[in-house]
Amino acid sequence: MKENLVEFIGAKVISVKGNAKVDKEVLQGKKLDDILTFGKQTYLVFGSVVVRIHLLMFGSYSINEQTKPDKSLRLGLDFVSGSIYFYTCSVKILDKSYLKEIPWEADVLSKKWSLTKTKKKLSHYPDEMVCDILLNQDVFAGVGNIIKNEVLYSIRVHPESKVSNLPAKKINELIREARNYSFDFLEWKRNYVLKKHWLVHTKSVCPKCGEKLIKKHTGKNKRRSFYCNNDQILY
DNA sequence: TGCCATGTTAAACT
DNA sequence: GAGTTTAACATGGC
Repeated sequence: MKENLVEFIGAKVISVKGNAKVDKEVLQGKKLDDILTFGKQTYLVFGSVVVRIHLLMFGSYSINEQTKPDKSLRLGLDFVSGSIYFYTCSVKILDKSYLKEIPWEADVLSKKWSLTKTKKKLSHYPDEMVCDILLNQDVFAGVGNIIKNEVLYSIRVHPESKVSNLPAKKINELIREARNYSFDFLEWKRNYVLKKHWLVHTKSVCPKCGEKLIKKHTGKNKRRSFYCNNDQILY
């Protein structure tokens, strides 16, 4: 999304629309200075005011939409050069100082990402299941349920394994693969070929051994896990 | 046609 | 007050 919105950096907002229950009128007349991302959040920086967008499960956006937006429009920003419309998403207006509090190094796609810092964070959650820790946005910002399932299959770890039971080598693998797979995910997403690369997510048969995959709602938030009892070890 | 899910927050419960 | 459950958001695949 950021890659598609950067063309608006430097442009001034001429009108604001949408049903977002925020004080969105403050954006009127402001210039889009920058676009930042942290995990699944996108920050549009307008001087001292920042708009945070999260597309949740099925949010969407469009650029330079020709048809008139309907009442489902959450936030619409019109610029002289074109427009950005967001649908079915979370919108929050923040002060720019908020950006200083963001732990950028937790973002799996960030240049500031740190293996050491992530390892240190993991040590604070010894009793958590790995399926929960991968979805924890303070630790692995940007990782979601699909990436969780694929990473655990790739490193052959059962989703219900306890963090403190993982050997040090596996912890390293977990952290590295979370980042590594996320870059693959982004590239596949860019090319609209994401789904065909899934090995276990929503699948029923293990591509390695041919055994039936387990589908189970695991962890604190009972998110879907797809895994192979043969190929993934429960630590 | 109905269910459910790539996610998160906040209200409503216990 | 802490922890847990539910609702809300409202699209699209199966």
